[in-house]
Amino acid sequence: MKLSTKGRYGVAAMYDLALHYGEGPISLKSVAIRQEISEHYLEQLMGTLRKSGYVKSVRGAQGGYALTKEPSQISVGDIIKVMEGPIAPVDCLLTDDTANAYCQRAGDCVTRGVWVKVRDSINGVLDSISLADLCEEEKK
Amino acid sequence: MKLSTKGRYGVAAMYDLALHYGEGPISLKSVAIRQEISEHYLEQLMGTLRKSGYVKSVRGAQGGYALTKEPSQISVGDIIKVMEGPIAPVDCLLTDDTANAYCQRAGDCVTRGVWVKVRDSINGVLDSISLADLCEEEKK
DNA sequence: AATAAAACCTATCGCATTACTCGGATAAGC
DNA sequence: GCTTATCCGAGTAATGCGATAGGTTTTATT
Repeated sequence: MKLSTKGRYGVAAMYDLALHYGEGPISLKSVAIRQEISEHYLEQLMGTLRKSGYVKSVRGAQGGYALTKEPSQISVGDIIKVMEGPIAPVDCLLTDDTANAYCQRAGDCVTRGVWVKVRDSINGVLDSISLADLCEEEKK
Repeated sequence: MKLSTKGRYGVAAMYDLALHYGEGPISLKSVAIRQEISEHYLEQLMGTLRKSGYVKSVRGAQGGYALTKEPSQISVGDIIKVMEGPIAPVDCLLTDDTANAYCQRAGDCVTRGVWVKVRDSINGVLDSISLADLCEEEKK
């Protein structure tokens, strides 16, 4: 039950942008240095976030990235889902259908109920925390 | 955020033993067939569960495995932790210490708080469900 | 106009882990 | 002594992760 660095770095980078929200484009390089992430690797991650519409980019000198929405409107769950795909402790949860390709007896599978509860619990936590919440935390 | 098959198969096997609790040793082969798990692979998993004290084994013909405790006394969380190690969405949670080898700024790391909440949430769900609960579910 | 700073893009690659398989050794009931 | 089991250690194919490499385009600044 590990998060990959994609999710972790993604949240760290978005948190960094949230701290500088409203200051114009923030260069990827500065984010990489502050958050201690490989610059080239972070580039790929920012590409994913841009394609998903959470950040916009400005090319050329003095360019960089900025959030497309207010920090309060972006949750940690939004970021994790974009970076890692939907939360699903087991593959059989990837379709809503109880009868699916991953498990024939999904309908009457007892353990499936456990994974559903785990998934919902994780989503509940991740969706309830916004980037603005993290910025608030920082001030203390 | 995926569970490995170790955890999934481990829970499935233990649930199977719980269904047959009190019937004497259950052969690994029969568990493997019912739960659709590779017999040889399940063998390794049962070894882990045995060393952790959750099952006892009887060798030789008519041998097999049985739970060492009542199904109500073993939680899904117990099994997952033995099969997959402690729940820790990120490595920096592997030590309780806020100052640790994984992250220098653990003490004042904002995102760390998110992962702590996720971990606690997962543990809460897994620890609250016992094998007996799963058996109850089956009857419906 | 030249330069430098930045985003953008595609490919590759070592490494670790996962999910097994294989081949036996040991133990116990019949 | 045969069969049915658990026990044990090694090996292995496939996968994904976490980068690295090497470029191209775009744009502000000088």
